[in-house]
Amino acid sequence: MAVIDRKKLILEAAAKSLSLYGYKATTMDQVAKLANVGKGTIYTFFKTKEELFDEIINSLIADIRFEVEGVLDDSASILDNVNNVLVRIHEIRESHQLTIKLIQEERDMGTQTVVEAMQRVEQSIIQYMKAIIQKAIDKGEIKACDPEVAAFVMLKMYFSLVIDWQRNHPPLKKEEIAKLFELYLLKGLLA
Amino acid sequence: MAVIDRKKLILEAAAKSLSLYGYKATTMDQVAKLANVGKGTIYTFFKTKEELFDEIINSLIADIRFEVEGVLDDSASILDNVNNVLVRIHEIRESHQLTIKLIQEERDMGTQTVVEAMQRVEQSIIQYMKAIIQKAIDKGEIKACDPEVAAFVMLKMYFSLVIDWQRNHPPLKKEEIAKLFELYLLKGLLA
DNA sequence: CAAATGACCATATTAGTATTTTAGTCAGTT
DNA sequence: AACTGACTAAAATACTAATATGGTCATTTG
Repeated sequence: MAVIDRKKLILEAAAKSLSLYGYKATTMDQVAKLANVGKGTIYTFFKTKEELFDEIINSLIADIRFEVEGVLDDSASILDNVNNVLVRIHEIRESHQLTIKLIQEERDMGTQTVVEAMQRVEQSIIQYMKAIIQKAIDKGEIKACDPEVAAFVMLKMYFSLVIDWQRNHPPLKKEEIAKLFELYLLKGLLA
Repeated sequence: MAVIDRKKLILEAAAKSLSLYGYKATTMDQVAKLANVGKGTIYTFFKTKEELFDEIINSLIADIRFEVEGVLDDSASILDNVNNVLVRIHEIRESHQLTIKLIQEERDMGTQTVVEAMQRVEQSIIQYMKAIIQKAIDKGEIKACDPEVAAFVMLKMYFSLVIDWQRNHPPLKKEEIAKLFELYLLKGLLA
């Protein structure tokens, strides 16, 4: 179309700057310049810097959801589905430029807005997983349980294993983690 | 005895100061004054502030081990033992003045020395739990598995449930957490 | 005249620096 | 020989001047 979509330009510019510099180091002047737009224009679409940021996080959440849906397979077992979802999310965390930058900023500077945003992302991931688990319960594949707690436990356990474990040990291979999931969460330890 | 045990005085003073003010805000002058000792004397027993601190962390680790051994019961099930141990450790985290202060400093200021110390404490807890789990494996109570990974998973899961879960939900009761442990780790989710 | 702009402002952040504090030493005292 | 506390170099902090930033709004533009 002939009319330039300024809102889109702004969102793209902001996303780019956030990916490169993080939240704190992204200024509204910077975004305006990158988007070839007057700074005031940004404020016709977004009330504050935080609102602009939140909209980009919404896109990120949508992207992740899209990726997650891509690896879901209704005919696969719950173990495979959960595992594939978690592996995919972990891959995104490690390859997606924006995610990398935000995790870094959260860890190194503890920027409040970023901490909150990452918690929102985590919450949304738990919600997808909750739905997956609910389906498995409905199918009778696993026992009845609170699907949200189950999703929470799985996510925490997965990231403990791939991230925290490495602090003092050689990293676990993907298949090892899958085995551990099967043992601890599905089969149980009881002899 | 007639001769004053200056090393003990110093350790007590340092422990007190650490409990009250944390690592950063505890100064060697402060410790010397509290211990009624010249500052130089401290350095006849401890090479650096960090070495003094490390010795106090060693005591903390020993205290925790003592507490843990107090709740262990050879005739109880592995589930009960693990649960009791984790509950006891959590109680210590919430009631022991030094622990409270250090967790706070780790979270709020990220003092490097404190972060490392807390990791050492965590590692030592994992080691006790590893031994408990190994015993259960030997007794044939649970399946053969890497006891260190099992200990790690249990600790992470427990603290996720009592600490992280509360960020977005009402806290889980002790019995609920015990039930969750039983379900996820021992029985497994499989229908 | 609606949409867009950028100079402008109050506030927040940073850089630069003076001041204080602190870990660790060591000459002197007990 | 054991202990001390004044001392020092280095680090942390407090203070201040300079800059940068989020957000506004009178003016311009298409």
